[in-house]
Order: sequence, then structure tokens, then C-alpha cells
Amino acid sequence: MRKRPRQARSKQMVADLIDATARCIVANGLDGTTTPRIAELAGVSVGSLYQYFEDKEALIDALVADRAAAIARGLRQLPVDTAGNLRDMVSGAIGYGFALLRAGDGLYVELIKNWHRMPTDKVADVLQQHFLELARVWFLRHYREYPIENLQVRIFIIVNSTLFTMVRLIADDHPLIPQKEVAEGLTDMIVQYLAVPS
Amino acid sequence: MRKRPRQARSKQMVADLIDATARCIVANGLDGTTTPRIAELAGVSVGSLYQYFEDKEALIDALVADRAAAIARGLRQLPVDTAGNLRDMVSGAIGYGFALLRAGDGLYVELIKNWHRMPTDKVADVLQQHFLELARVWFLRHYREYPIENLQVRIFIIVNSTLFTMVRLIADDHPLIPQKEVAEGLTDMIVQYLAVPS
Amino acid sequence: MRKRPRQARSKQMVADLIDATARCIVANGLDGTTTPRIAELAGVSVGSLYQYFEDKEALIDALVADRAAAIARGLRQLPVDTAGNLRDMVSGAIGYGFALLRAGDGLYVELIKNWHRMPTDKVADVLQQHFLELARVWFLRHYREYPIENLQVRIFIIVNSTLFTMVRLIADDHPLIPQKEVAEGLTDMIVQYLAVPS
Amino acid sequence: MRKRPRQARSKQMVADLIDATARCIVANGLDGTTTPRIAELAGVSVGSLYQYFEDKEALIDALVADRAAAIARGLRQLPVDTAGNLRDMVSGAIGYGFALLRAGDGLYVELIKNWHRMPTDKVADVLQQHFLELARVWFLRHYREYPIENLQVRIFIIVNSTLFTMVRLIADDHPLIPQKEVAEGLTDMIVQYLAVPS
DNA sequence: GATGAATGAGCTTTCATTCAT
DNA sequence: AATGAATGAAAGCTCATTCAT
Repeated sequence: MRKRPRQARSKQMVADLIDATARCIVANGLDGTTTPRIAELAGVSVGSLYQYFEDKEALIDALVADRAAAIARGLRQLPVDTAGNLRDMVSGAIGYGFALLRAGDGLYVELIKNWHRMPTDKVADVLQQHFLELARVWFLRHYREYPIENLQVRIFIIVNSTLFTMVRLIADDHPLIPQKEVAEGLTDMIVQYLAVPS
Repeated sequence: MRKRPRQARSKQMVADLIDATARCIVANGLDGTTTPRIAELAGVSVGSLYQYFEDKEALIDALVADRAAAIARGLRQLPVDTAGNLRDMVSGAIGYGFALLRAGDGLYVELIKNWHRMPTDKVADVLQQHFLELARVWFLRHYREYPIENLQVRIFIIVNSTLFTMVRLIADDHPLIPQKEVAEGLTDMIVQYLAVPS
Repeated sequence: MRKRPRQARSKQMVADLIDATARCIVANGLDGTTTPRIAELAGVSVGSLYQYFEDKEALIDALVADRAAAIARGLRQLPVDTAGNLRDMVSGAIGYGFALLRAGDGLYVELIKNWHRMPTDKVADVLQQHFLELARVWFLRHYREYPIENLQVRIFIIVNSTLFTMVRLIADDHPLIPQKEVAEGLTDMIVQYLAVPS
Repeated sequence: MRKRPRQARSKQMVADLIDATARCIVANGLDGTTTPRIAELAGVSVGSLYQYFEDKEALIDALVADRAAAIARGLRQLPVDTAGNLRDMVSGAIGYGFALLRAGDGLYVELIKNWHRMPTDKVADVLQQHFLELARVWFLRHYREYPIENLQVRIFIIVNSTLFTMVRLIADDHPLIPQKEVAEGLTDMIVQYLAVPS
């Protein structure tokens, strides 16, 4: 960001631009997202866009950071019963994940599809961190001597496996497999993988 | 293809163009792959490119089809001991997968990163078909009444999970986790997932 | 038009582009009229051209519409004595037509030559409408029971005959026949054709 | 023509190329007529095309010359009763003209539409010459002292008027006026114009 | 600060023509 | 003579970015 928006108006402008970027991606896809279109959707001039953001990439960066934070907030506020059953936790997380991806008119799906063109894969990082923490707490309660350092690898594998399997399913216009079965399959796989100490 | 390559020279040209496309993708990424650059790398004029391929997309299609066929051939020629141990089979497949992705200077990684812009996701399909067949044969030998229809879902999950976890790891310039650990983790996860009948 | 010209500068730009298009057609013919050439003649970049016009066709459309309107205006302001002699009216119209076609350095001739590639044949339509109206008024005054519905066919024949005969004459670099004789011939033909009720 | 085709095979090739050009224009319009397409339709290579014709223009020239000759032949073989009634002669000629234009799948219409891009307007010349001759004979029989030099102007006007009025009507996909009425109108106009000595 | 007109490099694609075979 | 692969200039058009107002 070129300039810290100290005044309310500036903050509003930044927020508007990020929001317009999201709407533009939803409407036109990432490839169809152009700076003139974003500016138009935000109701400001292209010039203003460049007043607040170094370039187009910075704007998308900001959008991703924004959504990553929002997701992190959402995850933190999710009531998690760390005393409960592992399968229920995993199943719940996967259900929440599908719901999240289906929401936002495909914004998240489009962003994850294009993760390699994104600033940093902040969303995946956020999810990785969150579930790592969650798993840590849960295992601390249930298996006192669970090898924690191993957990990081497992979470990396689980988060990426789940995320991209979900996206691949959703992105398929005529999927041969129903979402419910994939959700159950993923749940089975994850629970078994986590439950068996290496 | 616009013109069927009848003569030896034509066949060479088609092969050169596909090869140049591969090198261009490796060198410039899919977004940086332009018709002038491909033509230059192939050492021919842009016009020649369009003598053999309807458009840029057709050229990339041809590359993908070519590599998909090569991978399918490679997989078929892989010595597979269907009488053997499941874990060894899975571990071997994952090792082979990592080797394949590391080879070709990142061409496959770049193609899989951009799966949603590819002709059809031929590579993923090839892998899915192959492993589905493999698993079918193996389970027929070892668990006579394994629920086969469920296998399709499992293979979908496994192929996508593995593929994208691998790509995400390789695409990360400074991965915190060594490939060996991810390979072992994936193997664990898959073996357990496959071994337990639902 | 992509962008409505709100500011004076924009209006000037649109006018300049249309003017440059006219000059380009005059200088290079319709086939030699390209977007780079138009932009160069207008003294702006190609990009600017596309800020104001959807595509090349839209620009040519605008030029034709502009000139059609100008011609319509010119025709309306022509002092017409509907009480007067038919031959004088026709003769005057033909003289005016020749003068118009000779003016503009051949722009009109080039446009009419290419009528079938024009937006709609706006120029011919304009002329047809105008002369239809004129003829209607004149005949209403002079022959109370002239078969009006027949008039439409006659005007169609007359306008096209006259227009293309004139253009063919003017387009001929070394015509064997002087314009004056063709003008008189056309006048004779039209007057006789109109005067005799079917 | 680069080279006089002395041998039968060469003559055949030239004829084939001209025929292919005609078919190409009919199928793709003049703008869609490219040398590769012509060669393909003729069943020869582009190289051969350039062996017999200087360039694309020369080929189209040849086609026009060929058809002009054919039309001239057709006209000469038409039984004309120079002793007969003028209106019948004109009416017959116009009917013949419409039939000719409607025939050939639109080749003649396409050529006349693009007369200004044609070698020379050979077709119009042919028609002009023919009708001039015809008129001369007829008038010699009926009006001994008809001013012949005036006839040239009249024929010029009549041929162009008729030709382009017809083409404009045929080229209109949804003409408001039926062909029959235009044919009658043209006949009326021409007969009156010719009948009245200046 | 805000604007939006203006830019221009660069992309994809076409096609008349040539020339080695 | 015949072939057809190869050429490359040139077209239409896009869009991230700048800068005068």
C-alpha cells in the first residue's frame, strides 16, 4: 500500500476497491479482472486505484489478506468442542469448508484455482495454522504423548489434500461423484490418518 | 491440427513446435507463453505455427495430450507386483510421482498448477484411470468382496489429494517440510484409507 | 461508442477520429483504411481509438451516420419550389448530387462504391426518404389522383439508377461521356418516368 | 498470364483455376476468397496457381473476362426480333438480366457489388456494347433519323441504372418491393426514355 | 487528492507470395 | 513443371499504467 489511509474517507476507498475487486473476480474471473473494471465497480477512477495500491497485484494481495483474515476470524469464532469426538470435529470442519467454498459466488474457488498467481498462499497458510492449533489442542487432551512435530506434516498434507479435492469437485460442472460422498471419504481418510500415531 | 503432417519434415515441425511450447512454458510460465516466443524457440516463423495448429490453444492441447500419453505409457510399463504389499505399491507410486514432477524442469508442475485452463484435465484423468484400474486389480486379488463402486470415490480423493499436495510442496521455493516426510505421510494416509473397507 | 464524450476534449477527440477516418478512406480507400493509419492521421494512439469506439466498424458507422445526417440537413435546407416545374426540380437535384459526389475528395464516391459493406446503406436510405417525401408533396399539388403507392417503387428505381450511374461516371478516370450529358440524360429519363402515370 | 498454356493440360489447369475461383467467391464471398482456398478447390497447389497467374488479381481478372465472354456469347445467341415491339424487347432483356443475376449462386451479384475492385468493369462494358448495338439496329429500322451519337449516353445511363437497381434489389435480404414491380418500373422508364427523341 | 484521457507495447491471427525440393 | 512448407508484414484489439488537469 502506497500510503496509509489515515482518514476515514481513505479507509472507505480502500475497502471499496477491495470489495470491487472481489465482485470483479466473481463476475469476470481472475483473467477478466482489469483495473478499469475494478475502478468502475468501485465507483472511482483508475487514478485513485493507483493512489492506494502500487499495482494490480497489490490490490489482489490486499483482497486475499482481507479474506484470509475474515476466514481466520470465522474459524476462531466457530464453537469447537475439543473434548468431543475426532470424527465429528473433522466432519464438521469439512462441512464448513464446503459451505465456505460454495458461498461468495465462487470467489474462493476462483482464488484457490489461481493460488500460484496469488501474492502468497495466505488462505492455505491460515487454514494450516488454524487446524494445526486445533489439532495440537485436541491431541494434547486426548493423547498426551502424540508426536507433535509430526503433526505439522500431517496438517500440511491434510489441508492441501482437502482443499484441492474440494475445489476440484466444485469446479467440475458435471461431477460424477456427489459432494456428500467426497465429504465422507475425506472425513474417513483424515480421521484414520490422524488417529494412528506413526 | 490444420494440416496432417504427411512428410517427414512436417512431422518434425509439429514435434519441434510442441517441444518449443514445452520449453516456453518452462521458461516463461503459461501466462508468458506467447505465439511469437514459441515460434522463436522453435526457430520458425509465426505463420508456420498456424499452418499446423488451429490456434495457440490447440498447440497447448497437443502438448498436454502428448505428455499425458507419455505418462500413461510410463505408468503401464512400470513393473507392478499386484500380488505384493499395498504399502510398497503406494510408496512406489508416490516416489514415481515426485520423480515425474521434478523432471521436465517444472513443466508438469506448471501444467497442473493451471489445470483449470487446460483442455480437459487430461493428466489428472489419466492418473485417475490408471490408479483406479490398478486398485481394482489389487483389491480383486486380496479382498474378494471389496465394495468396488466405493473405489471410484476413494481414487478421486486420493489422486487429487496426492497430486496437489505434491505440487504445492514442489512449488514452494523454501519448503519447511522435506519431501521424504510428505511422501511417507501421504503413503500412510492412503494405505490406511484404502485398507479399511467402509 | 464506448465512452460518452462528456468533456470538450473528448468531443474533440471523437470528431478528430471521425475526420481522420474520412481522410484515411479518401487517401487509402476503404480497404486501405486500418486502425493504425486512422490513429496516426488523428495524431493519437490506437488505444485512444478504442476508448471511444467499440471497433473499427463502429468508427466507420459513426462516419457514415455523421455524413448521412449532414446530407439530410443539406437537402432539407435546399430551397425547393414545390409549385414549380418538375424538370427544374429534377435537374437541380441531379446537379446538387453531382456537386456533392465531387466534393469531399471522393469520400462519398468511395462510400457508395462500398455500400454493401456499410453499416446499413444509410446514405441511400436518406436519399430515398427525402426524394420520396419531395415527390409526394409535389404530386399532391399537381396531380391530385396520382397513385402514391406506386411512387415508392419509382423512387427506389430513380434513386438507385441515378446514384450508381453518377458514381460510375465519376469513378471512371477517363470518361468518354461528359457529365453534363449524363445529367441531362438522367433528367430526361426521370422526368418522363415520373410524369407518365401508370 | 505468365505463360501461354500451349498444351492441353495447361489449358485445363487454367480453366480449373478460374472455375475454382468462381466457386470460391460463391462460397466465401470476394473477401473470403484466398489463394490457398482457390488452389484447394482446384485440386492443385498454390505454387501452380502462381505458375499460371501473376497474382490473385490476375486470376480474378481472368474469371471476369471469362464470364464477360460467356455473357456476350449468351446475348448474341438470344433470338431478338428487331422488327418487334420496343417494350417487349426491353421487358425481355430485363427478365433475362434478373435471371442471369439470380443464376450462378450469386457469383454475378458478388462481382458487380465489387465492380470497383475488379480489373476493369468488363461485364458492364460487354452489356453496354451489346445493348448499344441492339439499340442501334432497332432504331435504324424504326426511326431512320434517330440521333445515334445521343444513343451512347442513353445506353450508358440505361445499362448502369438497370444493373445496379437490380443488384441492389437482389442483394437486399428482405426487399420491400417485389422483383416484378421493379422489372415493370424499369421497363416503363427505359421504354419512355428511348422512345422520346431528344 | 482525484480524475480519466491517453498511451503503446504486445498479443493473436491471416494470407499473398516465394522457393527449396 | 509441380509442390506445399515456410514466410513475415501487417491487421485488429487489450489493458496496466501514467500524468496533465
